Order: sequence, then C-alpha cells, then structure tokens
Amino acid sequence: MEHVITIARALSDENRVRALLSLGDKEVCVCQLIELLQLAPSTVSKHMSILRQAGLVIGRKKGRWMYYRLPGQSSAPIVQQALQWVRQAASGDHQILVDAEQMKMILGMNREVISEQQSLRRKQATSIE
Amino acid sequence: MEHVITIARALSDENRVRALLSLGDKEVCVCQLIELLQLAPSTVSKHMSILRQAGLVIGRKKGRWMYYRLPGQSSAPIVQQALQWVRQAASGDHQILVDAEQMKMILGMNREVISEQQSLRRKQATSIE
DNA sequence: TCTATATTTCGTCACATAACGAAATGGAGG
DNA sequence: CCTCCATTTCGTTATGTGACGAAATATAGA
Repeated sequence: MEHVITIARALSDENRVRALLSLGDKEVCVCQLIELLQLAPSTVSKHMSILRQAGLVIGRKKGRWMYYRLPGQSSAPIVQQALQWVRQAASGDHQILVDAEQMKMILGMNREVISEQQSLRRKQATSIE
Repeated sequence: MEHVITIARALSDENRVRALLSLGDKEVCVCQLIELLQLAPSTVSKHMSILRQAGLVIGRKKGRWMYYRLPGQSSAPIVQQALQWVRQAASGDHQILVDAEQMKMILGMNREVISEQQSLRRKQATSIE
C-alpha cells in the first residue's frame, strides 16, 4: 500500500513524468535532463531522487556523472505495471513527443556543448536581474 | 498527459485508495464511506469528488443519497488500466483486507443504524472539548 | 594536493492540499 | 410551505511540495 502511494505520488508531477518517459531505453545523465526540462539542477536532482525512491528509475554513478535509466524485468511487478500504464497513457501526448525529439538531439550532443549551453543560461539568468 | 497527472494525484492519497478499493462491485453511499474511513463528511465528500474528477468513480444521486461505484467497461482505457493497477498493487495489503471486511459489515447494516452511530460520534466529539 | 565541475543537500518562499466545523444546498415527507 | 437530513461548499489551519540559489560533496584531472 505504501509503495502504491509512493509510486502514484511520484507520477503526479508533470516534470517527473516527462523525465521518466524521456529515458526510453537509454541511460541519461542529470545534466541532460536539466537541458530537457530547463529547470535548476537542484530541482531536477530532487525529481530524480523521488522517482528513484519509488523504484521507477535506477541510478548509477559514474565519475562525476549520475546516470538514470528505467528498471528492467528485474523490478517489482507493481513498478513494471505502473511504467507500462504511464507509457501507454501518455503516449501520443504532444509534450512527450516533443521531448522524445529533443532528447534525441541532446543525446547526440557531446557533454561539452551541453555544459557550455548551461553555463550560458546561468549567466543570462543572473544578468536579467 | 493532464489526465495521467490527475489520475496519479487522485491515487496518491491513502484514504482515497481505501475508498476506491472498498467499492468493489457494489454501489456505496457517502455515509457508508464516512463510516469506513472515520473522517468528517466534508472530507470524504471532497475525496470522492477528486476521484470522480479523475474518472475513477461514477457518482449517482438518488434522493438525498449520493452513490458511488467503479466505472465499467465504458470508461477510458487509461482509467481501466489505472484501476487494474491499483487493485493488483494493493491487493493483499492489510488495511485493504480489513476495509473489505468492514465494508461488508457496513453494507449489511441499514442506514438508520449508521446514522445513529454517526450522530453518536458527533456528540462524543463535541463533548471531548 | 589543488582546481574545476556534476550533483546533492540545505534553507527559503509561494502555493497546493488534507483536515475540520459551520453554513449552504437540495430533495423527502409531513 | 416547512422541516429534516445527507451531502456539498466555504473558510481556516497545519502540513506538504516544487521552485530557486547558495553551500556542501564528490570525483577527474592538473
């Protein structure tokens, strides 16, 4: 029961569902999710930790980077079914389709370009004030 | 997408999941759910309206009483699958099993007895202060 | 060891939500 | 029409949540 609630809560935020579904069958690092969602690093980190606590994603640390991916057959049935549900339910949604395209783009870029974009955005953010 | 979020949010509260699963294949009125959850009428009413907005239950007004039931085959696949998920995921949970027993009991009582119990509880609540 | 950088943790703010009681609503029956 | 009563709506309060920036952490590379 507790797990049901935890999973449902994890799926009750649009940004988390976007992040989750953008993973596809790839392993994606946080900086790439930041680029996709256009949110602050700390915010994205929190979202991913909520998804991980629910068992909906698996995190793997490699060097300075944290990679997230969908759990495979090894995960609990309750998790697999939840994933199947959200995947089906949101498939065809405009935002999700756009995200898939965007993620393809992001995965094609090497990380240096992403880092550059992000530091650029940070400068913009501070200069606006 | 919006519907996904609405459904997930509706399922992210324990009392709502309890109410939902206690319906089974019966039609249940609000006063009976109040009895089951032991919450204030206004609270239960709000919970059921959230479940109804998500499409997870169907409400039918008969005289002074409001009856809720699970939607049948007619409901959207996204709803049916969500219901199937939560039913499976929470089946075997202790609270849910207890609730099922309790609901059998409540459905066996006629409404006069329930009303009496509830007005008794109201008196108790005020006399405590 | 020192620096740079990806990520997380922490503190804070605005806003959402679950709970209640009181009052409003609406239908049944006198 | 009036009363009763199940339910809903409204207003309030306490707590939860999502957002951010600043600071802490951890790791690769000089």
